[in-house]
Amino acid sequence: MANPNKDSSTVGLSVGEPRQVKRRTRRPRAEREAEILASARAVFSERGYGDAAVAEIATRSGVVEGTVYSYFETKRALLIAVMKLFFEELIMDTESGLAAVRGTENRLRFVIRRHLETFTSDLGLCRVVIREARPDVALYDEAILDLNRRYTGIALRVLEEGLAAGDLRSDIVPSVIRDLIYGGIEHAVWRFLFSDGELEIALLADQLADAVLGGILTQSAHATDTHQEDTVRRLERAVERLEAQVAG
Amino acid sequence: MANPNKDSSTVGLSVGEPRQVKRRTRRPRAEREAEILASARAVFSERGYGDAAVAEIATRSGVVEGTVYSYFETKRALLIAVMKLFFEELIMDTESGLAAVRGTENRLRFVIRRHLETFTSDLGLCRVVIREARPDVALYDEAILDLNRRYTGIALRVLEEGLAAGDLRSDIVPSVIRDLIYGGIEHAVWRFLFSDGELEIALLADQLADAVLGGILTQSAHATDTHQEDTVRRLERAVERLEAQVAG
DNA sequence: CTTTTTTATTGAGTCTTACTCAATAATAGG
DNA sequence: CCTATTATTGAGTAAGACTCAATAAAAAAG
Repeated sequence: MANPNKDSSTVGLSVGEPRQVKRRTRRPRAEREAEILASARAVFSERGYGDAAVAEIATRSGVVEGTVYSYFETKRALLIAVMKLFFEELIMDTESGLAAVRGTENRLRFVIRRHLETFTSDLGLCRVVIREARPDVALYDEAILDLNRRYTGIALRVLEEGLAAGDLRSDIVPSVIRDLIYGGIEHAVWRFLFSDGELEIALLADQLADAVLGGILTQSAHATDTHQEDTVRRLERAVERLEAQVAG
Repeated sequence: MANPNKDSSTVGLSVGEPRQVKRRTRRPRAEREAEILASARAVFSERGYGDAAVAEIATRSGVVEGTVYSYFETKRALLIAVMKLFFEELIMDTESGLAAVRGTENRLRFVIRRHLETFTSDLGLCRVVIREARPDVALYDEAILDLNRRYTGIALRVLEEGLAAGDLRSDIVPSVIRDLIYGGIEHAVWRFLFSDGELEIALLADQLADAVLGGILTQSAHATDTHQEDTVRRLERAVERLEAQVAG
């Protein structure tokens, strides 16, 4: 609070030594933590988890490596904290946007598009999340698992509601569809990363949504428009009766 | 050739020292390379790439760390070699199985199921592949990229053929569908890894295939209206007949 | 069979990086 | 203004990837 941004300068101690100075700045815990978190996010995003040096995160926050460890137990704990922030933001954002959209189909299209946008706009961090959020089945990363669950739970709820409303085929399994959606987006984005083509978010979102919603078979007749089929058949029968009468 | 498997034993040098012996075994390059590769595959599979120590791989192959580096430039090169073998096997296997299946729908179902089987039967290695096959856009891992492309190319070809044969809706984008399939499987498997439920491969394969093939909307109206078009036309024809009769 | 050449194998050593800890100094409380 | 607290430091440890000059097993030459 006193002097937040007085950067490194020299403090002449009575001793005449040319000793490079040690000016420490002591800051409110919350502020320093936020700074470290921000640096960590940047470094993880740029270099990936493995190649991110804690020393660099420290330097960028204007502290020394040891300091970082007084705020976060391990490098991994730091990563988890970064992810937590990221997901919290993302969940809030997606949910508030979704609240304004009506109809199962529109809501699904919204979720797909929104996820694609996030993915491409914060690619570096997304890459880290995806890479690191699936470690060994070791449970120490339950934190990440839970965040992921909460986030993908958004689409899951939309699917379940759509199912209840009768907008979706009654034989689908919501969690499987959710996996298709998020997994499909992930793969599609990666493909674009390596091909040199431009990533048209809106187009890709539509293509993915079309496929998931409508299927890919030419006659997705299956159980789909059974109802439609029935009604037409009734009409046909009516006409047939008419024909019979006229003929007779 | 002379004495391949004479294991470590003592060789009394004229000197009376109790020095622990150094018995080296020199083996044909190909054999030793295969041994190292096998150990590497095991260790990567058990520990993941990051936690796999080259020293352990060496020990399991009965050599010292430096030896590994005389066969493979880097740890990463070793990983790539392991993956290469894995993919080569997988591609051969999948393609030969696929050759016996007819019809776009069946062929797609086969690919999905086959991939799911691989995934669950060699989970450790698959985890590593997925984690490591997407590093920075750095091209030094072009090798892996290419392997992946070749493998997922199998499904892509099935989709393209189906499109050409008119079995699939003409407005789908094969590469997007491929991403849905592989991405969806990946996510679905992961979910099972963390939930304690049993993974029913056949069931999951069907659920995924049903969703991709048939879509999820109750009235998959969209391009499905080709079918609707047909039915309406039937009605029109019926009415036309009637009109003709009445007129006549 | 003996000597020479080749090269696979070794193990000691370097370097980087996550993580620890006792010492230090900036701040808060009295 | 002095004292107690604790944030911050920087030197140090440990583990693991990677190097390299020396060594000895095998092959080639005599």
